[in-house]
Amino acid sequence: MRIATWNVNSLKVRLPRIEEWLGDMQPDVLCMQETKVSDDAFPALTFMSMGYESVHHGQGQWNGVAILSKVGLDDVVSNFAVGEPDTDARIITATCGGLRVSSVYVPNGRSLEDAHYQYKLRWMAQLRSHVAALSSPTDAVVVAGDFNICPADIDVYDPAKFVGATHTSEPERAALAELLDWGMIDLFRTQHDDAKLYSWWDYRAGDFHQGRGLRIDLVLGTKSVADRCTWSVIDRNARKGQLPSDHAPVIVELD
DNA sequence: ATGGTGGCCCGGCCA
Repeated sequence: MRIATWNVNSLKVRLPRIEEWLGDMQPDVLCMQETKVSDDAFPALTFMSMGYESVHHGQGQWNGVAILSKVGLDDVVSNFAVGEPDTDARIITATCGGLRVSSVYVPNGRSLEDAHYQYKLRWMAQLRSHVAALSSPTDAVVVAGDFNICPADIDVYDPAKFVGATHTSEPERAALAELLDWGMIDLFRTQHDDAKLYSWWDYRAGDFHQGRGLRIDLVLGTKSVADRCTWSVIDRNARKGQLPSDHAPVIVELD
């Protein structure tokens, strides 16, 4: 089974690229983030014509998450399963091919002093509660999406530039570690111990072509999932060419 | 170099 996650940064603008990419890569499951469309405007028929069932949790011009699947799409949970619902559309969960899959768009945080940063930390805690409420560490669980957190300095093109900034701060990494401690494993990193490879590059200042990126898009899996994982890639080709998203898809293959 | 680009939808906000 092939599972992918991709922050598409506007489904409206990106749909031609997404269709092309789905045809090329043929993932069984695709988690998307930042669709930036309402549920009414979600192009479910386009995906259906390509063999995918789909579910979407959107709010219009900002945020929005979706799951596409060729291997079943059941027991859908929009938003958090426990606690206060998020007013932003940032998480949707479904069972696909025996996996409990969540597509997540973690808040950016903006800056360490911003209220949005505290929202990000609370959001990560609620994500752990959500996963723990719906599943156990011995289940086959996948949490995939844009975490807006670099797990370690190896995931940052220049860690010195991010001292005092979001995405690399200790509290953010601790919040991610809480989720890993519950029983999740960073599948790309288990396949590539020391690779300096990134999934996001700022549109500005030629960052992509200069190699100034971050690895913030993650596919996390419980141990039974990690044991099935045979390879993982970040498809940086999808960041090239006409009208690319600022994120590249991350793909994992499971036996 | 505190800039730059690209999405929202048409004036700034968000990333």
